[in-house]
Amino acid sequence: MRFETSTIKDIAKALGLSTSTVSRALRDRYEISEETKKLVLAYAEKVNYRANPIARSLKERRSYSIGIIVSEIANNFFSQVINGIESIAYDRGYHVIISQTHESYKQEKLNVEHLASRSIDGLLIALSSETQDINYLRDLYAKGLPIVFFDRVPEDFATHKVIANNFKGAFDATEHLILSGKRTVAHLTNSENLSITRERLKGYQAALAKYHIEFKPELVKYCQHGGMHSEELEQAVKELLPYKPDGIFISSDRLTTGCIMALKKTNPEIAHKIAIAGFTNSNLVELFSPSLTSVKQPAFEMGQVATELLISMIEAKRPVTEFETKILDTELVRMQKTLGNRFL
Amino acid sequence: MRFETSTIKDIAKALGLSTSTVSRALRDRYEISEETKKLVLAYAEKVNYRANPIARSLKERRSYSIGIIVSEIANNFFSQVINGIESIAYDRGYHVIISQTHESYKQEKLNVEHLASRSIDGLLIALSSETQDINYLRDLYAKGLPIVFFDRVPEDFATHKVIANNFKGAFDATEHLILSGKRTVAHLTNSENLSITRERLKGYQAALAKYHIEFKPELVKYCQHGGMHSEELEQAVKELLPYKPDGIFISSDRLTTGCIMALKKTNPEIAHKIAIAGFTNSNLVELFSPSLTSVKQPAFEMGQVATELLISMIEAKRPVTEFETKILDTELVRMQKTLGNRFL
DNA sequence: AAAAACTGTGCAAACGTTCCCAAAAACGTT
DNA sequence: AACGTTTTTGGGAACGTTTGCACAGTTTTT
Repeated sequence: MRFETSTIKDIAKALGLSTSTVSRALRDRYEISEETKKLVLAYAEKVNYRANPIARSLKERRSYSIGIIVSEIANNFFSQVINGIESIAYDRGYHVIISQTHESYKQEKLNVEHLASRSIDGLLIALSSETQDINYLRDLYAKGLPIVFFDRVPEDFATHKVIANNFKGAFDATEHLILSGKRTVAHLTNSENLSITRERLKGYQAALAKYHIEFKPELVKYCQHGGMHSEELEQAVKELLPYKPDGIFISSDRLTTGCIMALKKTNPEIAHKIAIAGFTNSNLVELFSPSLTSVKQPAFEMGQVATELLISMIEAKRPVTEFETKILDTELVRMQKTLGNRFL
Repeated sequence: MRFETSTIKDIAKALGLSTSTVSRALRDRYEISEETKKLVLAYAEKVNYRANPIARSLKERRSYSIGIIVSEIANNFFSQVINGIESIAYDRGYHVIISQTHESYKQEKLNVEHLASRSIDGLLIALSSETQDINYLRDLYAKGLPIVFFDRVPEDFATHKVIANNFKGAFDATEHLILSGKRTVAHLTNSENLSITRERLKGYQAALAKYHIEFKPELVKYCQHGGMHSEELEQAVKELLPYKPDGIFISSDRLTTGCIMALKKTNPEIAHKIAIAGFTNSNLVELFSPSLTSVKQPAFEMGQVATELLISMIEAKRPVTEFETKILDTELVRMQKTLGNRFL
């Protein structure tokens, strides 16, 4: 069951021209006379000719598509980033191919290599929480595959990167908790492998320091799998509770919702006493509670910026050697106490 | 900036064989001696040979990729379906390309045609809420593109379809509201264009009938854009409130969360008096309220089943003429009253 | 011992493009 | 009228595969 479309050859034959002429006419090359162009274009329109992108890719050795690697699309932050990516990519004539790692290094490597073999022209990637070894990316990069990192970026990789101002976002969220009277502010966070984890930890520490609150390492809990497994979260929450935190600063979308669920499940009686401030791009959290404050990342914009940088690399005539790391501001969304949480 | 990989030709030259022999050895054809196979395989491994899928696609006139059209990936139902699709597709050697319509017909048509020109081998699609004219799909189907519909399916299109038991899901949810004492149960739903809208309406009506409650058309509100615009939802809620509903059955993920937000925003004082039961695959809703009951669709499974059907069509030697419509059961998840809603 | 069958390999065409190079047509200049 | 330019077109190779066919060498059959 194959379906057939008309090709350049068909048009050439029908019009008594050569394939080269037809090809050039379709691509609007200057060498072709207006007359012939019109003829070809009209006929192409008539038979509903669509260029075969596969053949074109083979010939030109590029696919006009860019690969995206995220941990999960079912994550508001990432799906917003993807929307930003698409908004730019499609305008510039690129197609996007999305792959999910589900926070697994193995899956990440597999997906990247799969994409690379599909001859993507460039790669946009946010590393998985498991990833430590990025040599496979270095290899591809060295072979000429343009790569732009976003959100979760490696430190020692000379290419463009786009991140949120994680330090400030974390600082603001933590400060907010402190200013609302919390003194024992715990920190629930992602794998230590991630750049965002390190940066947000620093912001948390800086806020504590500003208010002369001692930093206690035991109040920081890491989740290696970024909260993909609920046991992981429940365990973290369980270990945190003995210290009687009155506030928790949480460093990711998935962890924020996961933590609330874990609290609800394991310790419903004290859950409402703990104020939470966390990174999240979900607008649903507004529904949770008056004490949940969120740090929103400019996800859509991040996708746009990253894509523009990537396309500039792809289309550069000479190898790019000057790289930038764009840092975008986050926004702290405080919940209004007044609305209450039991509006239902 | 292009990057080079070794090809069959390179291997052939290095080993003093012909490209045909190398190709056959790599594909493990019977004609090739074990000895040569080993030789080729070893060398291919050594130079890290990756077959060029583009060339293969061109030659075989298929791309080993399937297109997916959903309204939004930032929707738990669809992202779970996609995970289901991927789980099967990758196993069977297919790649997936995801496109979003954002509930726009124009976008849907554009995306489908784009995918078709990228020579996808088959299409999995859930129609946008705006879609009424599916002739463009008929054309592609007639040209030989295998299509399987899921979730939002057209009535008069002879191909495989996979849907949830929307009637029963709606019936159960509505009955649940009635059994918990609600007598004025409104229905907030999607565009009338959609199959799910019609089926769920019937389930709602049947439940009312079972308990001898009169069906009132004014208690049913349609959202043409599936809740993509918040004004749309706020308007619907506003129109519903004068009838003083004590329960609302909501027919989709996005509408459920959107409705709660609209209630919170416009009428926080009465919001908590209204019980809600809705179709949603978000596990976050568990956090909302004790009175929110959800109908969960077997999204992951739906993706799997649809993909298996699609691949069977793609790989069929002769045109398929017998089609099935698989109906999967939904699950009603009642909230436990005990946990309360202000656990935070 | 010749014919038949089988094994393993190579040649070459094809998939639908793009593009280098050359050829033809049109035009202008002397 | 002969030549040089410019404009327009065509021939054909190439991109990296797969595969039908042919062919050589080996084995089996009669």
